[in-house]
Amino acid sequence: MRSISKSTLQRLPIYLSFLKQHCDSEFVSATVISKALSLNDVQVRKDLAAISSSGRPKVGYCRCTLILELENFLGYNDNENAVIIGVGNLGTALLNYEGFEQYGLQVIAGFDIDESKIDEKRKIFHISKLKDLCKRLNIHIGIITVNVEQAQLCCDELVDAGITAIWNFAPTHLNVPSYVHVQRENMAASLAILSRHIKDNKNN
Amino acid sequence: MRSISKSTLQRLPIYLSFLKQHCDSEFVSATVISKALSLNDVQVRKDLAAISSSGRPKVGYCRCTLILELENFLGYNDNENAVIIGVGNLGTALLNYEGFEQYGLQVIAGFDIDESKIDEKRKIFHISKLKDLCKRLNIHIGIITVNVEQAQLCCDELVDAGITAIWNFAPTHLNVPSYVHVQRENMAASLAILSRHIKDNKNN
DNA sequence: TGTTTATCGATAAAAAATTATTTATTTGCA
DNA sequence: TGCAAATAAATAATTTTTTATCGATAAACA
Repeated sequence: MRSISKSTLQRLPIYLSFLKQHCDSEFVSATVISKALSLNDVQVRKDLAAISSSGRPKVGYCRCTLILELENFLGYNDNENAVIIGVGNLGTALLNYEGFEQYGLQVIAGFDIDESKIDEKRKIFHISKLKDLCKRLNIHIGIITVNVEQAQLCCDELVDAGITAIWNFAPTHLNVPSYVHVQRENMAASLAILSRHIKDNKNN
Repeated sequence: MRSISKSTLQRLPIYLSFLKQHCDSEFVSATVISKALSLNDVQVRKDLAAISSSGRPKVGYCRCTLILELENFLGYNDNENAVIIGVGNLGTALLNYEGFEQYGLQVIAGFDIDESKIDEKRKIFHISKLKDLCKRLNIHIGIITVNVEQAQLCCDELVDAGITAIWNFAPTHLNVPSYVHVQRENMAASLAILSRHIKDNKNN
């Protein structure tokens, strides 16, 4: 069960959301899932084998059990706290967005350099308070929503504050110590893929 | 040059942002880029070969040329218009966010079912006006920021309105005709990877 | 009870992506 | 001019990921 591949890990939340939305049947087979999601059935089975052992021939997987196993594996049940650096447009949205809670992520504070943005009632603090708060509340996840120019600086602050996992919305590479994991939310890449599709459509 | 791989396509914006930030030298080699971004140098060279032919032995690539080639390839120079469905927290942020313009994406209108959210001055319209507007302005890209329950419905509306590329922020699978491309912004997956990293850290 | 069928799980094959190696080219310099 | 160094480009090897195949198992049903 050790070392699950990144591609598998990315598909697990998709399975989970499918299972939650299609609550009618008690048992679900990999075949059904794969068809609904336009994937290969062996792939689904393999992915699920990595986190579950409740599959039964001819029957499939017990939906409820599978949901629980997925949620546990994905950490939706053990709540993690996170902080955001950069309370601009995107940062504010993420700070107020309640959708992450269902994934076990609680964004508990935002930080910014800009004094005018600080509003402690709304949990927005000056960046000078970052380290103290992270240490005190034992926070491991930091979200970067500043611009490209400030991203590395903020990243260093986060690392200094004891953060070990960074969710980076700035379209840039970050240098971090090897024990820190950086997850790039690569919106530029998504856009690139989209616009490529449009272009290809036009040329064919 | 035909058929560039998805993984390559995802790395191109990273190269571009690196090149733009490090403007000092006239020429850049794949070796330099790979080291700065912690990638394999052959991989960088291969990726760049797909979109450029300006690499010269002993010299590298002309930075400016490469930037232009990347921008052109990624479509940053031909502006595309897009609409958003779902003007909640995230939708509003994206609607107001100006950062996408640099990627050639102009979000020109938001749509919602909720009458109370409609504010035509702020370019937020009722969903009933979607099709007309898309057809009139020849819009190809739609962004979905509604919740899971409504996502497929909105998706169908977009397809009906002539959209051929969908950027889906709802954590769910969408069924579309084969000519429509869906790009899932898989935040749940990112979170899964992050929280897995935290978990692994704790267990080791 | 035996047969059929759907499905899992394991193994094998194929395809794709990454990394290593070799070759050729260009520049700088003795 | 000739040699050394840096690097792109081509090719080969390796690894990873995806897809296909096959055997085993459990349920349904005659």
